[in-house]
Amino acid sequence: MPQLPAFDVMTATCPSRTSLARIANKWTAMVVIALSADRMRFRDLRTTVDGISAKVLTETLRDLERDGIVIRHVYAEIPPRVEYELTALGRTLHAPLQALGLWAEEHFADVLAARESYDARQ
Amino acid sequence: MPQLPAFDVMTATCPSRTSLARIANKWTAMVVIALSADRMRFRDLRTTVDGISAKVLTETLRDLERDGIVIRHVYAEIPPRVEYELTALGRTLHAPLQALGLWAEEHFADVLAARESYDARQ
DNA sequence: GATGGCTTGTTACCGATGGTAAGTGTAAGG
DNA sequence: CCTTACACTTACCATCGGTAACAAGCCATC
Repeated sequence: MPQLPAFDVMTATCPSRTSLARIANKWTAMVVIALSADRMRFRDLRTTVDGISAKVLTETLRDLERDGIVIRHVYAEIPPRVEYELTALGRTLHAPLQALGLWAEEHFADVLAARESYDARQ
Repeated sequence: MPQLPAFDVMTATCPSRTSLARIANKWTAMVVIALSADRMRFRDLRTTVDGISAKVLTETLRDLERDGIVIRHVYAEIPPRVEYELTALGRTLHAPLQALGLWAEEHFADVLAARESYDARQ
């Protein structure tokens, strides 16, 4: 009953690969994880996604908006207020990206140990 | 009973973020997905992960080896034979990355529609 | 009325990364 | 002795990620 995937990311010319390239990205992952809790304004995203620059956050959000993963709510106020929210499509992305983030947190000790061992061998 | 994560990828200085940066990458995702089926030699990986260059594949595999996700088996033969295999740690990465690939394949039609709608608005 | 602050960006710039194309080394086969 | 096979290297260029400074518009303060 689940439709078979009509696309194959392993094929270079398959358009689904452009989609994979966008979501397989650390900034995308962190922004989507942050927004899955609640809609947020630009400034709050900058503090939640620690270390992201205004430029990169703007670009990431524009790309996610273009791909239908995020909606942008602009309020005509002074100072300006812009809120970002996951779409229904964006919410389907939460579980996979959250899993990636959790993997990084849970397995980093192993990764670190492997790195030290590797570097010692070289 | 599950240990609480001692690391937080949302913190810029947290070392787990370097780990997230590595796995949240399209080439990493495709190589791990390819290797999850079976161990493979370099040349077969190049054809399975369609479109990857020798240089990028070499770098990706070196990084994955350093992080303990892949093991490299070198056979002293002519012409050379090198096989790559997921470690136990690498196999724990399969499910999250496979989920990402499936998302890209299953939702690309939505992404494409959103893109066309966005571009028409601008 | 000039100054500075608030917020959401934009611009200029530069170093790092991703990507292509060609070359390297070794030994068997013709 | 020239080609082929394989797993890389190297040189080189384009694109991306990242920093720092500035723009716009109104308010409050000095």
